[in-house]
Amino acid sequence: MPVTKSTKLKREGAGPRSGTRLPERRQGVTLADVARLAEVSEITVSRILRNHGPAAPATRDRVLAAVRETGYVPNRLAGGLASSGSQLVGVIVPSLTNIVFPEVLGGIRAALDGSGFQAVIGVSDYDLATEEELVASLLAWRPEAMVIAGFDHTPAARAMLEGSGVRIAEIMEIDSTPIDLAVGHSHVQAGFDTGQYLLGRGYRRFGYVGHDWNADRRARLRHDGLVAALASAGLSLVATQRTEGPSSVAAGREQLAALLAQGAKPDVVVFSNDDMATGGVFHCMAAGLVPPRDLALFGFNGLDIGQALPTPLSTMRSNRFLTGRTAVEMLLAQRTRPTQPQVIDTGYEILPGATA
Amino acid sequence: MPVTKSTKLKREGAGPRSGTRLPERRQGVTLADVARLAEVSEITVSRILRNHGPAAPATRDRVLAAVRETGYVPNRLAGGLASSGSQLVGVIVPSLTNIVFPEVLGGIRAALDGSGFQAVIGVSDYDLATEEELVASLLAWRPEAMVIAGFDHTPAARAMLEGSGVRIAEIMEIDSTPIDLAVGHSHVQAGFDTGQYLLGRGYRRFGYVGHDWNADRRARLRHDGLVAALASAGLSLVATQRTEGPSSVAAGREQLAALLAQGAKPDVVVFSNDDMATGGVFHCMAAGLVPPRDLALFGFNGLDIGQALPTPLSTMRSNRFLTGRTAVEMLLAQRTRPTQPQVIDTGYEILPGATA
DNA sequence: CGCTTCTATGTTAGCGCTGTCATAGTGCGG
DNA sequence: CCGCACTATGACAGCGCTAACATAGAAGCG
Repeated sequence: MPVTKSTKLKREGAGPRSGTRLPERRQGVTLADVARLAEVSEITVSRILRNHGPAAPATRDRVLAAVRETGYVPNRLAGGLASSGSQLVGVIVPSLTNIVFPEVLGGIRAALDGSGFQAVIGVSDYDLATEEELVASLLAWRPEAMVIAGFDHTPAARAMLEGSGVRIAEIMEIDSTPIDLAVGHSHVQAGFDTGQYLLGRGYRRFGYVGHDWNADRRARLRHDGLVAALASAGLSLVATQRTEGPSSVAAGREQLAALLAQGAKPDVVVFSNDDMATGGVFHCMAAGLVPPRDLALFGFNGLDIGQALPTPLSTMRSNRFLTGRTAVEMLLAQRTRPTQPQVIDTGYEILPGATA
Repeated sequence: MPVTKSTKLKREGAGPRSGTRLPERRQGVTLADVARLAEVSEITVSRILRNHGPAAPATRDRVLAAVRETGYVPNRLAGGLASSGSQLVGVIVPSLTNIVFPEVLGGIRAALDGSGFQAVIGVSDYDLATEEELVASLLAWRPEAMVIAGFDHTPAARAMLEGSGVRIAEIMEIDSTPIDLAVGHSHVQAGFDTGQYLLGRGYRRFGYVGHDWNADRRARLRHDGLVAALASAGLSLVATQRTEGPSSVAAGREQLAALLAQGAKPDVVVFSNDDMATGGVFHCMAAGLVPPRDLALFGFNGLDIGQALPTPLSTMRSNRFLTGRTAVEMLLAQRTRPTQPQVIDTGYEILPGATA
């Protein structure tokens, strides 16, 4: 005899649907369950939960009570599929341990706050192949927009980004032409301005301490800008020292020691960023050198740590939070790509500090 | 009379569905398009792309060529919905600017690497209401597992987590009973061991410099453990100073200055973490105090910055990367909750350093 | 009081994919 | 040369939700 079919056992409360099989089933409560309990149709529940379309107060209360009672959690996979809109923004950064990227994410989250959108973060580890995988992987979630650090992408990644049709912000630099939108500042100009500033303060024998250029292309741009400024004054770097690895306080400390061991006697050392420069300050402390008297030091980023040093670091502050926030605001303000790529300069400023 | 119903217009060809409206449509390429081009059925394409089930080499090549030609990007919303499996792991951390959390995420990503799973990160800003929203929001993506920092959740958040049926790892501490799995170390014990260690080195007049306890419950647990150790030796803190805000180098510097201004003459100051302690070191440098001769300092976390200081910081190293990795490995190894909550201790160790 | 205009709700048809079961084709031992 | 175990592929239904249209009442109005 056939199984009793009708009066589908009305799964009291929530709980796993008792199908033909094992009573255990991943997660059970669907819109239909809520609708049944509230004695309305599914679409009504859907509308009420999304504040979309009219609803009688009584119905609304009944539905919300049913939601609470069942512990219903909407399924965004289904919702996104049905409405072809994921309410997602994909974000790709090269690192989270370099504090500037969490700061950018802070700006992104600020812009997203209250918009109903959510950021999905991918970390490329400064590797373009990984970035390419992330682009594919994030695009598979059909984000409404993408934010990606830098202009350096594999051809395949670029093709996917362009072809996706979604709005793309390339952030942190503006020294190249973006696919759609660039938000950040010029690193070449920042390097140049650093050189000009230090030249203006009378320094002539410039040393440079940096980290991996392959990974951090922006550090290289700043270096190039610095060299250009020196060249325009008829000068060049008297000493250079670079680590193969990522930037860190420890690396900065070691590399400054190595640079000074070269014997070139610089009167100022420009570091690839504040982490490295902080390490430089530590080396000076340990070696009994007093900046800027014995040696001037200059960083980049304007991190809190540098400003909290006993002698605040002379550096250049970039606006990471603003960059992240602006990028997302622009993206959400207009959902289709502009005919011309846009560029927004979020600028930087010199923090005089006391080490240069 | 009833409305005409049948003869739904049957979208010929690929591309944007030629509905009544604008021909432009967000993104077009679907499995069906690829299948048509490769002259196979959709399911065959699906299987080949997922390496699932057999496939003739010739067919496979044809399909892959079609994928390349069309620039097809699978729609994971649809895939997840159809297979009821999102391949997602939800992660909730209180902050990304506190470097320990990116480090945990590094461990999580390491464990996820190659598994096909992807982490979706939520940041609660140390706010339980925000955390509750994030729990709902992430659960809506039907993750296969969740990782969440700490045991402190709103009742609603806890109910959602428990009711979701997915595996949950509560990480960074093990001083309470988890819903499912806890991975981390005891902060009470860590504080206690810190006290014992410093007592063993002869210190008797303990000061404490901390940050916001409401936000960072774990810092408080360490404090309590320290106080317990002191009590067991018949001692108590001679001075305490705490900032309302989050931990930072600058706050550590200010708060140590404030503590010393109290006049209680401690011989050692324990900080709530390495950031704060680094600030303490900076204050000492600026004030001409030489640790540990004039004042001993002790941190928590074992951050790189502390070890790169001219005088390496005496502190306790916790294993953030290991914690993240272990949590995810455990969750993926067994997809159903154990009958008994499990607890994994990832431990810590004293870094002697040179400031205490 | 017939007609329009709202408001509140329902019906229907998918979104793009995958699980399940069915169906051809292929080799192979007896 | 038949049945059996495979391999390769396809048809079909449906995941849980929402857009679009349909419908039913309640006003509003001259």
